Amino acid sequence: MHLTARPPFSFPAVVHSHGWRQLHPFAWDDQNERLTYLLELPTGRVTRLTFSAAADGLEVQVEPQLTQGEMEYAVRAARWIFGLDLDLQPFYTLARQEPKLAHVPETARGRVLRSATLFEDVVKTILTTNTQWGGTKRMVRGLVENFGAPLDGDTTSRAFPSPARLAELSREQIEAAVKLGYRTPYVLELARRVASGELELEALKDAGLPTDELRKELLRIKGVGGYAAANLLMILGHYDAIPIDSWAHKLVSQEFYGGEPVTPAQIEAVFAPWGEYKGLAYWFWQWETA
DNA sequence: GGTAGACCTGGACGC
DNA sequence: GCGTCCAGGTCTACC
Repeated sequence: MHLTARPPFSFPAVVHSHGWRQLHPFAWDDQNERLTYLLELPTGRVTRLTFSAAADGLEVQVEPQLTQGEMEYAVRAARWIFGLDLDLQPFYTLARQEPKLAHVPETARGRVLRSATLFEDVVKTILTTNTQWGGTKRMVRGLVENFGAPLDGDTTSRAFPSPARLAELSREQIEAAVKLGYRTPYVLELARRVASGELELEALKDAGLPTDELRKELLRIKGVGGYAAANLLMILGHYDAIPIDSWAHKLVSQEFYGGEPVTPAQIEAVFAPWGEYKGLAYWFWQWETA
Protein backbone atom coordinates (compact mmCIF):
# COMPACT_ATOMS: atom_id res chain seq x y z
CA MET A 1 0.00 0.00 0.00
CA HIS A 2 1.28 3.44 -0.90
CA LEU A 3 0.31 6.59 1.03
CA THR A 4 1.17 10.10 -0.13
CA ALA A 5 2.05 12.90 2.28
CA ARG A 6 1.59 16.63 2.11
CA PRO A 7 5.07 17.81 1.08
CA PRO A 8 7.66 18.27 2.32
CA PHE A 9 7.80 14.91 4.09
CA SER A 10 10.63 12.81 5.48
CA PHE A 11 10.02 9.30 6.78
CA PRO A 12 13.17 9.18 8.97
CA ALA A 13 12.45 12.66 10.33
CA VAL A 14 9.12 11.46 11.74
CA VAL A 15 10.52 8.17 13.03
CA HIS A 16 13.33 9.94 14.87
CA SER A 17 11.26 12.92 16.05
CA HIS A 18 11.28 11.47 19.58
CA GLY A 19 11.59 8.21 21.45
CA TRP A 20 8.20 6.73 20.58
CA ARG A 21 9.77 4.34 18.02
CA GLN A 22 11.42 2.58 20.99
CA LEU A 23 8.10 1.93 22.74
CA HIS A 24 5.98 -1.17 22.08
CA PRO A 25 4.11 -1.92 19.92
CA PHE A 26 6.44 0.10 17.66
CA ALA A 27 9.70 -1.55 16.64
CA TRP A 28 12.38 0.19 14.61
CA ASP A 29 14.61 -1.86 12.32
CA ASP A 30 17.67 0.35 11.99
CA GLN A 31 19.42 -1.85 9.43
CA ASN A 32 16.52 -1.94 6.97
CA GLU A 33 15.08 1.44 8.03
CA ARG A 34 11.62 0.04 8.60
CA LEU A 35 9.17 0.76 11.38
CA THR A 36 6.61 -1.84 12.42
CA TYR A 37 3.49 -1.25 14.48
CA LEU A 38 0.88 -3.67 15.78
CA LEU A 39 -2.60 -2.20 15.42
CA GLU A 40 -5.77 -3.56 16.98
CA LEU A 41 -8.70 -3.11 14.59
CA PRO A 42 -12.30 -2.37 15.63
CA THR A 43 -13.12 -5.96 14.67
CA GLY A 44 -10.76 -7.20 17.38
CA ARG A 45 -8.23 -8.55 14.92
CA VAL A 46 -4.64 -7.32 15.00
CA THR A 47 -2.61 -6.26 11.98
CA ARG A 48 1.10 -5.68 11.59
CA LEU A 49 1.92 -2.52 9.65
CA THR A 50 5.46 -2.21 8.30
CA PHE A 51 6.36 1.30 7.19
CA SER A 52 9.22 2.33 4.92
CA ALA A 53 10.12 5.47 2.98
CA ALA A 54 8.67 6.21 -0.45
CA ALA A 55 9.37 9.11 -2.82
CA ASP A 56 6.34 11.17 -1.81
CA GLY A 57 5.22 9.48 1.40
CA LEU A 58 5.07 5.98 2.81
CA GLU A 59 5.12 2.41 1.68
CA VAL A 60 3.06 0.24 4.04
CA GLN A 61 3.10 -3.52 4.16
CA VAL A 62 -0.06 -4.91 5.79
CA GLU A 63 -0.43 -8.40 7.17
CA PRO A 64 -2.51 -10.46 7.33
CA GLN A 65 -4.98 -9.61 4.56
CA LEU A 66 -7.75 -7.29 5.79
CA THR A 67 -11.37 -6.69 4.86
CA GLN A 68 -12.17 -3.41 3.12
CA GLY A 69 -13.48 -1.87 6.34
CA GLU A 70 -10.43 -2.98 8.29
CA MET A 71 -8.16 -1.62 5.58
CA GLU A 72 -9.88 1.77 5.67
CA TYR A 73 -9.32 1.91 9.43
CA ALA A 74 -5.65 0.93 9.00
CA VAL A 75 -5.14 3.67 6.39
CA ARG A 76 -6.66 6.31 8.68
CA ALA A 77 -4.43 5.08 11.51
CA ALA A 78 -1.31 5.19 9.35
CA ARG A 79 -2.07 8.72 8.15
CA TRP A 80 -2.52 9.82 11.78
CA ILE A 81 0.60 8.06 13.07
CA PHE A 82 2.79 9.90 10.55
CA GLY A 83 0.76 13.12 10.36
CA LEU A 84 0.68 12.82 6.58
CA ASP A 85 -1.87 15.62 6.18
CA LEU A 86 -0.21 18.20 8.44
CA ASP A 87 0.65 21.58 6.97
CA LEU A 88 3.74 23.08 8.64
CA GLN A 89 4.50 25.77 6.04
CA PRO A 90 3.82 28.71 8.41
CA PHE A 91 6.35 27.30 10.88
CA TYR A 92 8.87 26.64 8.10
CA THR A 93 8.61 30.27 6.98
CA LEU A 94 9.51 31.40 10.50
CA ALA A 95 12.18 28.73 10.98
CA ARG A 96 14.13 29.83 7.88
CA GLN A 97 14.83 33.13 9.65
CA GLU A 98 16.47 31.48 12.69
CA PRO A 99 19.87 29.76 12.23
CA LYS A 100 19.09 27.30 15.05
CA LEU A 101 15.98 26.15 13.20
CA ALA A 102 17.04 26.47 9.57
CA HIS A 103 17.64 22.73 9.47
CA VAL A 104 13.93 22.09 10.11
CA PRO A 105 12.51 23.01 6.69
CA GLU A 106 15.65 21.71 4.95
CA THR A 107 15.13 18.23 6.43
CA ALA A 108 11.32 18.30 6.57
CA ARG A 109 11.24 17.99 10.35
CA GLY A 110 8.32 19.09 12.48
CA ARG A 111 6.02 16.10 12.46
CA VAL A 112 5.94 14.06 15.67
CA LEU A 113 5.47 10.29 15.58
CA ARG A 114 2.24 9.31 17.35
CA SER A 115 0.40 6.15 18.27
CA ALA A 116 -2.79 5.09 16.52
CA THR A 117 -5.04 6.21 19.37
CA LEU A 118 -4.90 9.15 21.72
CA PHE A 119 -5.62 6.70 24.54
CA GLU A 120 -2.35 4.92 23.80
CA ASP A 121 -0.43 8.20 23.70
CA VAL A 122 -1.96 9.46 26.95
CA VAL A 123 -0.99 6.24 28.73
CA LYS A 124 2.51 6.33 27.27
CA THR A 125 2.89 9.97 28.30
CA ILE A 126 1.76 9.20 31.87
CA LEU A 127 4.39 6.47 31.89
CA THR A 128 7.10 8.98 30.95
CA THR A 129 6.45 11.05 34.07
CA ASN A 130 8.54 10.83 37.19
CA THR A 131 10.69 8.04 35.83
CA GLN A 132 13.65 7.56 33.56
CA TRP A 133 13.37 6.50 29.91
CA GLY A 134 14.36 2.93 30.74
CA GLY A 135 11.46 2.76 33.17
CA THR A 136 9.03 4.06 30.56
CA LYS A 137 10.14 1.40 28.07
CA ARG A 138 9.79 -1.31 30.71
CA MET A 139 6.30 -0.22 31.76
CA VAL A 140 4.94 0.12 28.21
CA ARG A 141 6.45 -3.23 27.22
CA GLY A 142 4.85 -4.82 30.27
CA LEU A 143 1.39 -3.53 29.37
CA VAL A 144 1.68 -4.70 25.76
CA GLU A 145 3.16 -8.12 26.50
CA ASN A 146 0.70 -8.90 29.28
CA PHE A 147 -2.52 -7.35 28.07
CA GLY A 148 -2.25 -6.55 24.36
CA ALA A 149 -4.30 -8.48 21.79
CA PRO A 150 -2.05 -10.84 19.79
CA LEU A 151 -1.51 -11.12 16.08
CA ASP A 152 -3.17 -14.25 14.65
CA GLY A 153 -0.81 -17.16 15.11
CA ASP A 154 1.93 -15.08 16.74
CA THR A 155 1.43 -14.42 20.45
CA THR A 156 4.83 -12.69 20.64
CA SER A 157 3.44 -9.80 18.57
CA ARG A 158 0.80 -7.79 20.39
CA ALA A 159 -0.99 -4.49 19.96
CA PHE A 160 -1.31 -1.90 22.71
CA PRO A 161 -4.09 -2.99 25.08
CA SER A 162 -7.44 -1.38 24.37
CA PRO A 163 -9.26 0.66 27.03
CA ALA A 164 -11.86 -2.13 27.27
CA ARG A 165 -9.19 -4.75 27.92
CA LEU A 166 -7.50 -2.73 30.67
CA ALA A 167 -10.81 -1.62 32.16
CA GLU A 168 -11.82 -5.18 32.95
CA LEU A 169 -8.67 -5.74 35.03
CA SER A 170 -8.27 -5.08 38.73
CA ARG A 171 -5.52 -2.95 40.15
CA GLU A 172 -4.01 -6.09 41.66
CA GLN A 173 -3.95 -7.89 38.30
CA ILE A 174 -2.06 -5.03 36.69
CA GLU A 175 0.34 -4.69 39.64
CA ALA A 176 1.10 -8.42 39.52
CA ALA A 177 2.06 -8.21 35.85
CA VAL A 178 3.86 -4.89 35.52
CA LYS A 179 5.14 -2.41 38.07
CA LEU A 180 3.68 0.96 37.19
CA GLY A 181 3.98 2.16 40.78
CA TYR A 182 1.52 4.88 41.82
CA ARG A 183 0.57 5.24 38.11
CA THR A 184 -1.53 2.04 38.15
CA PRO A 185 -4.74 3.72 39.39
CA TYR A 186 -4.23 6.56 36.90
CA VAL A 187 -4.04 4.14 33.94
CA LEU A 188 -6.92 2.07 35.24
CA GLU A 189 -9.18 5.04 35.85
CA LEU A 190 -8.44 6.41 32.37
CA ALA A 191 -9.16 3.04 30.73
CA ARG A 192 -12.46 2.73 32.61
CA ARG A 193 -13.58 6.25 31.74
CA VAL A 194 -12.79 5.73 28.04
CA ALA A 195 -14.25 2.22 27.89
CA SER A 196 -17.49 3.36 29.54
CA GLY A 197 -17.87 6.23 27.09
CA GLU A 198 -17.67 8.83 29.87
CA LEU A 199 -14.52 10.27 28.28
CA GLU A 200 -14.46 10.51 24.49
CA LEU A 201 -10.73 10.80 24.18
CA GLU A 202 -10.42 10.06 20.46
CA ALA A 203 -12.88 12.86 19.68
CA LEU A 204 -10.25 15.34 20.90
CA LYS A 205 -8.15 14.54 17.83
CA ASP A 206 -10.34 16.64 15.59
CA ALA A 207 -12.56 18.51 18.04
CA GLY A 208 -11.28 21.82 16.73
CA LEU A 209 -10.86 23.13 20.26
CA PRO A 210 -8.53 26.05 20.99
CA THR A 211 -5.35 25.07 22.81
CA ASP A 212 -6.47 26.42 26.19
CA GLU A 213 -9.65 24.32 26.20
CA LEU A 214 -7.83 21.25 24.95
CA ARG A 215 -5.26 21.71 27.69
CA LYS A 216 -8.01 21.91 30.33
CA GLU A 217 -9.53 18.68 29.01
CA LEU A 218 -6.17 16.91 29.21
CA LEU A 219 -5.46 18.23 32.72
CA ARG A 220 -8.72 16.63 33.91
CA ILE A 221 -7.07 13.24 33.36
CA LYS A 222 -5.49 11.96 36.59
CA GLY A 223 -1.75 11.67 36.10
CA VAL A 224 -1.62 14.36 33.42
CA GLY A 225 -0.04 17.58 34.67
CA GLY A 226 1.55 20.51 32.92
CA TYR A 227 4.38 18.64 31.26
CA ALA A 228 2.24 15.73 30.09
CA ALA A 229 -0.48 18.03 28.76
CA ALA A 230 2.05 20.01 26.73
CA ASN A 231 3.52 16.81 25.32
CA LEU A 232 0.04 15.62 24.31
CA LEU A 233 -0.82 18.98 22.78
CA MET A 234 2.23 18.61 20.52
CA ILE A 235 0.97 15.19 19.51
CA LEU A 236 -2.45 16.72 18.79
CA GLY A 237 -0.90 19.33 16.51
CA HIS A 238 -1.12 22.23 18.95
CA TYR A 239 2.35 23.69 19.22
CA ASP A 240 1.87 26.67 21.55
CA ALA A 241 2.89 24.76 24.67
CA ILE A 242 6.35 23.63 25.78
CA PRO A 243 6.71 20.28 27.56
CA ILE A 244 8.87 21.54 30.41
CA ASP A 245 10.61 18.69 32.20
CA SER A 246 13.96 18.45 33.94
CA TRP A 247 15.68 18.05 30.55
CA ALA A 248 14.15 21.31 29.32
CA HIS A 249 15.47 23.06 32.42
CA LYS A 250 18.94 21.73 31.70
CA LEU A 251 18.95 22.62 28.01
CA VAL A 252 17.60 26.15 28.43
CA SER A 253 19.83 26.82 31.43
CA GLN A 254 22.98 25.91 29.52
CA GLU A 255 21.99 27.50 26.20
CA PHE A 256 20.52 30.79 27.42
CA TYR A 257 21.37 31.38 31.09
CA GLY A 258 25.02 30.38 31.43
CA GLY A 259 24.20 27.26 33.41
CA GLU A 260 22.22 29.11 36.10
CA PRO A 261 19.01 27.43 37.35
CA VAL A 262 15.93 28.53 35.39
CA THR A 263 12.21 28.69 36.14
CA PRO A 264 9.41 27.49 33.85
CA ALA A 265 8.56 31.17 33.27
CA GLN A 266 12.09 31.80 31.97
CA ILE A 267 11.82 28.83 29.61
CA GLU A 268 8.50 30.13 28.32
CA ALA A 269 10.02 33.59 27.88
CA VAL A 270 12.85 32.28 25.69
CA PHE A 271 10.43 30.77 23.19
CA ALA A 272 7.60 33.29 23.53
CA PRO A 273 8.53 35.01 20.23
CA TRP A 274 7.56 31.81 18.40
CA GLY A 275 3.94 32.20 19.48
CA GLU A 276 1.76 29.33 18.33
CA TYR A 277 4.86 27.42 17.21
CA LYS A 278 6.94 27.76 20.37
CA GLY A 279 6.54 24.07 21.17
CA LEU A 280 8.04 23.11 17.82
CA ALA A 281 10.75 25.75 18.14
CA TYR A 282 11.78 24.25 21.48
CA TRP A 283 11.49 20.66 20.26
CA PHE A 284 13.60 21.09 17.14
CA TRP A 285 16.04 23.74 18.42
CA GLN A 286 19.62 22.89 17.52
CA TRP A 287 20.98 22.76 21.06
CA GLU A 288 24.68 23.32 21.64
CA THR A 289 24.68 21.04 24.66
CA ALA A 290 22.24 18.31 23.67
C1' DG B 1 -2.34 31.04 43.73
C1' DG B 2 1.77 29.01 45.76
C1' DT B 3 4.23 25.31 48.30
C1' DA B 4 5.60 21.00 50.92
C1' DG B 5 5.49 16.33 51.14
C1' DA B 6 4.10 11.86 49.43
C1' DC B 7 3.89 8.72 45.69
C1' DC B 8 6.97 4.29 43.27
C1' DT B 9 10.71 2.32 40.97
C1' DG B 10 15.35 1.32 39.38
C1' DG B 11 19.90 2.51 39.62
C1' DA B 12 24.00 4.28 41.87
C1' DC B 13 26.64 4.20 45.78
C1' DG B 14 28.81 2.94 50.23
C1' DC B 15 29.55 -0.51 53.50
C1' DG C 1 24.07 -8.74 49.67
C1' DC C 2 22.01 -5.05 52.07
C1' DG C 3 20.62 -0.39 53.18
C1' DT C 4 20.39 4.39 51.78
C1' DC C 5 19.89 8.05 48.67
C1' DC C 6 18.39 10.17 44.44
C1' DA C 7 15.93 11.40 40.04
C1' DG C 8 11.83 11.79 37.64
C1' DG C 9 6.25 14.89 37.35
C1' DT C 10 1.82 14.95 39.59
C1' DC C 11 -1.45 14.92 43.33
C1' DT C 12 -3.29 16.42 47.66
C1' DA C 13 -3.47 19.07 51.66
C1' DC C 14 -2.53 23.17 53.52
C1' DC C 15 -1.61 28.11 53.88
